[in-house]
Amino acid sequence: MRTHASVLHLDLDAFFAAVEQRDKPSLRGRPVVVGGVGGRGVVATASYEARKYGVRSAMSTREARALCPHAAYLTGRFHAYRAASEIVMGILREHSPLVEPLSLDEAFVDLARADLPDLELDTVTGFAERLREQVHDATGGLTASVGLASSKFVAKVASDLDKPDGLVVVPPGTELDLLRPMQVSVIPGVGPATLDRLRRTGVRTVADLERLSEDELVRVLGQAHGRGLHRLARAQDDRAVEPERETKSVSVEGTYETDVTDRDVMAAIVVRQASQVARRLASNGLSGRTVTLKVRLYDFTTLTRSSTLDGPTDDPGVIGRTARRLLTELDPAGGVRLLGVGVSGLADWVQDELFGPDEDAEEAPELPPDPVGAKSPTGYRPGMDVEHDEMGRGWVWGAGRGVVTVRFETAETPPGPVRSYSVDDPALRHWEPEPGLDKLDRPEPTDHPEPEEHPGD
DNA sequence: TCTGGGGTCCTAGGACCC
DNA sequence: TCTGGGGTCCTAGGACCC
Repeated sequence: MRTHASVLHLDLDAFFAAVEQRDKPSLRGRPVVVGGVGGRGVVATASYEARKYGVRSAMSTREARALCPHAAYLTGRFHAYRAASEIVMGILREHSPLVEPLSLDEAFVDLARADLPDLELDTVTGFAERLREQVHDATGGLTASVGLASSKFVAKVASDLDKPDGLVVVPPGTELDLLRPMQVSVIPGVGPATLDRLRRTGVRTVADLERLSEDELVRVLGQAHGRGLHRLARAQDDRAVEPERETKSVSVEGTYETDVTDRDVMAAIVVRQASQVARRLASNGLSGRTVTLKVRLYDFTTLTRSSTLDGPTDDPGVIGRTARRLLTELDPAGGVRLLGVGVSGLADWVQDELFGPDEDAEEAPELPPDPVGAKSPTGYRPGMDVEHDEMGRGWVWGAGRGVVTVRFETAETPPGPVRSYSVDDPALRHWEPEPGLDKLDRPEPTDHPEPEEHPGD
């Protein structure tokens, strides 16, 4: 246990939605939902305006639309999120070498290694306030909530207490006063299943949990989880902030709008996913020995089959053939809603390198065609940026049945006009701004997108 | 027309080895 | 002749997180 509140947890508020509102002035002050917009999509982030209507992360988009039909439903623009995240992580690293990102929008910082005169409450509090301002200014207005405490656990709990745009400092020694009255579900690692088991043993609050012995918890939850919760219930957490965490697995998966029943289509999907995994392995200088195929049946039961090779590989052919063989071991009669391919057992070398460095390293091989997307009529998704001659920059508001609705942004008149186009209108060539590129410095338009079906909004 | 995608960690059983 | 133990690897599934 640390003696000072030297662990900082920073969490960007409604991150994906906030980036969209920053980049598209007409969305400011309005409900925005970022996530899957298709029939099987779920909400990744809802803006605070959308949360007022009950829209939450992980909720199905269908349910969100029922609660808040007038929200803007957008697919993610991950270039933009990654760019904003890199700015924030860069700021954190300016202050301490010990920064542990948990995701694009969250990180721990160990202030014991920061450029501070001491770790007294006033000092760290002032630092956190300046940090929040710095993040706000450098990202074009994104807000962050921050928690400061003597451990990762309490810092994370604290950052959640005054969202959005808040700062909560937990003075050392007061941790249990804060935690005891709270629901056990505030503890990271207590999800629906654990909550259910704890409820059945009469535990609702952290104070209730604190009364259970370690043996009892281990009996109910198993060794690791039981011991872990026994400690966290007492605010005992001396886990270090770990700046370098190595990748353990790389995977690609997809859920299809309608269940896939054709084995040949399944095989084609899996081979394409294997190539995508191989590409990501290679671009990170990784290779792995265990190939895992994941299948989710029409009724949501999930199956995995894995196979461990003699040596690590990043070869799309090897991974693809292995995954396809694993597919033959399964009986996906009735159809599958999801297919996925992953590689684990990673090494940071490839077997070929035993024979010396590859002189003429090849280009990443072409991806096999997408057997699903190729069948449907439009590739436009809400949120996608599009070209247009006279209207300026625009983004897709709704798409489907051959018609794409575009909302335009102009500096003078946000919210801008809305126009509809037919899908083959050349003005619609879509583009995605590169990280760090101003949206007005347009890259060459990409090819006309692969078609895909979309219900219009 | 309920239920994403990319991860991490844990458990439990069987094989295999000493 | 009754079936020890421990350690490691592999596989499948499940819980959880953002």
